[in-house]
Amino acid sequence: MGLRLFNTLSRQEEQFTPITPGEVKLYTCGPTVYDVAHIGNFRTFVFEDLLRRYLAFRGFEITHVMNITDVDDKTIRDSMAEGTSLGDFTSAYKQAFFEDLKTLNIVPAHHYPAATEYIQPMINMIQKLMDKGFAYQGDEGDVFFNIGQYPEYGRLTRINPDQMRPGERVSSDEYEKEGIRDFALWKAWKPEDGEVQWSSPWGKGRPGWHIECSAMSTTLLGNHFDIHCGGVDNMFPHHENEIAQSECTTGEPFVNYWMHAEFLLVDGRKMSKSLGNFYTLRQLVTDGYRPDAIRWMLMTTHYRQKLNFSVERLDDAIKAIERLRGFQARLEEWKSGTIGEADLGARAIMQFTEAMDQDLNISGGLAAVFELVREGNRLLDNGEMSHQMAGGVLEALNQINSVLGILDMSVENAAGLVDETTIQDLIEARKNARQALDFTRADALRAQLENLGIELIDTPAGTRWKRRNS
RNA sequence: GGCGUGGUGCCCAAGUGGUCUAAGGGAGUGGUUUGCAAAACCAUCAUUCGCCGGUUCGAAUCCGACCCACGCCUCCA
Repeated sequence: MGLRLFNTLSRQEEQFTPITPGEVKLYTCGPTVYDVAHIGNFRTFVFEDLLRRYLAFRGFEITHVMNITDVDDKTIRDSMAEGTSLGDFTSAYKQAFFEDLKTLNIVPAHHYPAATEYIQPMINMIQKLMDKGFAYQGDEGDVFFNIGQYPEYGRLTRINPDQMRPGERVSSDEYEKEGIRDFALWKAWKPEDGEVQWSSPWGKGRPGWHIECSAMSTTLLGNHFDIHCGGVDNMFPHHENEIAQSECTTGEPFVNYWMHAEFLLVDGRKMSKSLGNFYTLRQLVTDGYRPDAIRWMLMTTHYRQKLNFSVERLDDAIKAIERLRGFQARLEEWKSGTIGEADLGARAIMQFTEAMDQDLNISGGLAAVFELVREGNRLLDNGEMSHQMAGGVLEALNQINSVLGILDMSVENAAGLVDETTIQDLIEARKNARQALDFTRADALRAQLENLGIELIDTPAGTRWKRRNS
């Protein structure tokens, strides 16, 4: 069968066939660094991470590019309001973004091109579009793409430009456009842009938003590449415009597979500052929620399904994760040096793959994992698992985790950690008390650890401990 | 006005014509195990898939109407 992915272009699942066998060129739309990214942004980035990891699991060689939009209306507006330079302003948020990616255990892209570093390729592209007659300069200096010259416009979103209702808001540049849906490739400098400007054949100014993704993706991945991802809200107009610009510039097909992550909702509604249902990753972590639980929650609802976020659901996530961790710990204790055969593990991997091959059916994939957990625990309980087999099952579990990226995450909160020596000392004291059958003292020590946020699990092999779920 | 998505047990969530009297996780209930506990295991937990009608030998899955919720058409992931 092989991997099948839902392609927005065809609106159906398709067999995934890369342009170059065994290699995948992947482009994912990144953040605009004018603020700290919110949990909805990370829904998309976590989906892209799952895709990236699964492609790797399936043996593909991947080149992954994620752009950083560090010049646009908002970054200019807010940096000016703060009185800082655009560069200083955006680099702070850029850094915060990378920290957040790390918190969520997202595998870094191979390239993070920033828009301001690709001005020249963008200008080259716009020049080509001018030369070919796909673009024109308006009376006020802005350069626009003329969608009337591109009959295929609307192919991705199946929108007929003639039927579109123009937005309520009419910006000043509407007057110089030839077509209402034409979009800006280059924006002429205005006083409110301050010092932000680059010179171009069309006068000083800055690039439009859409052109950056076209220029950066084709520069780093080639004119024609495999997969382009983003949030559903980027389908129109952003991705539609990217296709138009890119294909008109290069004369080649742009992207084979378009994949879009659905929205994250909060209380059934789109997250917005005005509704007060706005979450950022760092705030949640500061409030004591575990990053692995947040990743789990963002990841385990299928990416084309709207996801209703709530902090209550994070508790469910922790339970599920702890079940996996508990199983992993048992296997670690029981395994021997040599890894034996493990049909159980092989079967789980097969079922996991079978599910994930169907457009990343994560629910099906997890069902396979939990079936492995139940069966494995049963064998361990009944003493029917050999040490070698435990090693094999553990190996399979870890392989699956290379896709999930959960079990290798830290579960510790930033706040008030008790150091391990103290914990070990108390556990040792309790062990001695138990051996002396002094259960009163043993229970007192358990309670003491409990107060420190430590839970104990007695096993035949000794006492395991873990920090209490936050 | 145009385009689009979803409604499955108490909660989350797969499944898109027969193997579904519906996977998996959480919660609940009963039991095994345990010094106690936790974890783990076993059993139980939707004759039913928003509502109505139709197609079919057969539908959660296809078609039509309706109800409800949500999104895009504004440089929002």
